[in-house]
Amino acid sequence: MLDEVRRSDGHLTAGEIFERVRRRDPRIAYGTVYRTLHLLAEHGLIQELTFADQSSRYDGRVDRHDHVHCVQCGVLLDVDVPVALIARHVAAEQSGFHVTSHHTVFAGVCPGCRSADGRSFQLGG
Amino acid sequence: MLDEVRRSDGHLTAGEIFERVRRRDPRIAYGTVYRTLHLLAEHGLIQELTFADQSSRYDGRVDRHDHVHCVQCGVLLDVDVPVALIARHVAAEQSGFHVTSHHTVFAGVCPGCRSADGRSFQLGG
DNA sequence: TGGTTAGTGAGACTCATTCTCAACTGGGTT
DNA sequence: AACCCAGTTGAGAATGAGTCTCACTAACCA
Repeated sequence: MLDEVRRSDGHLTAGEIFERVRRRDPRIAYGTVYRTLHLLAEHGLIQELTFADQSSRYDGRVDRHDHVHCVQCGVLLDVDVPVALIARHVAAEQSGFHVTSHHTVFAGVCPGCRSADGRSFQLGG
Repeated sequence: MLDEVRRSDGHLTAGEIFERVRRRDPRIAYGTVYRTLHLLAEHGLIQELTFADQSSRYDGRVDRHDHVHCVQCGVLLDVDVPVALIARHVAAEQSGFHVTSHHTVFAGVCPGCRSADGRSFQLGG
């Protein structure tokens, strides 16, 4: 399962992981997939991500990184925004929390959807 | 309903909003609450937030801000991290996206839980 | 007053996730 | 090999957030 999450280029949902793992072993149960994913996430071998209006996604990258999310097609990409590390201290100071991690989601429109938008003006639809 | 979201100091879940609104009008239906919340969010009168392992929350604050989340007690607080604005450009450059918004969630332990942890050592529980 | 329309309450439904539990597995013992 | 035990699994029911449907209603208009 770890193998499947890591070999995928994107950010799989639990359902997608279930599909892929089942190709290897058709007898696997949904519950087992969830159990294993949680174990892997707990031990830091994968990262669990949650986004609005979607199900949880699992990321083979375990180093700290952020994400950009296309609000039109839903695609999700990794980005590295080291400057955000400074933000952590600001947040800790403001809140009094002991901040251990942070994650930024940038929302916007991906290049593909932007050019599609451009075409739609010309095509009139 | 807008009134209830705004008058609450925290970040209500849809369920909590439903409870509060129902106190005023016991005949209100869950579906109506969702419909209205989505309308309000769509028109920028409230903000809809989604966090891991929890249901959607609604925030009466509509200006851009970030959140700190206590991983122990689940409390959620607002923080302002203006430095993160720089991050937006970095993310846009890296991804090619037209980034329109961003939101950072800082995870950590709140002062209350930290002192509770300290006590638990002494109390042995 | 009758017709039209948008909004609502009620509750069934969907879907991701979690829970339950009997069956199974593998290791250690006799 | 037969047995025991603990941990894991498959199967599917249960849960819970959120959505959808539809008859009903209030509001507006002729």
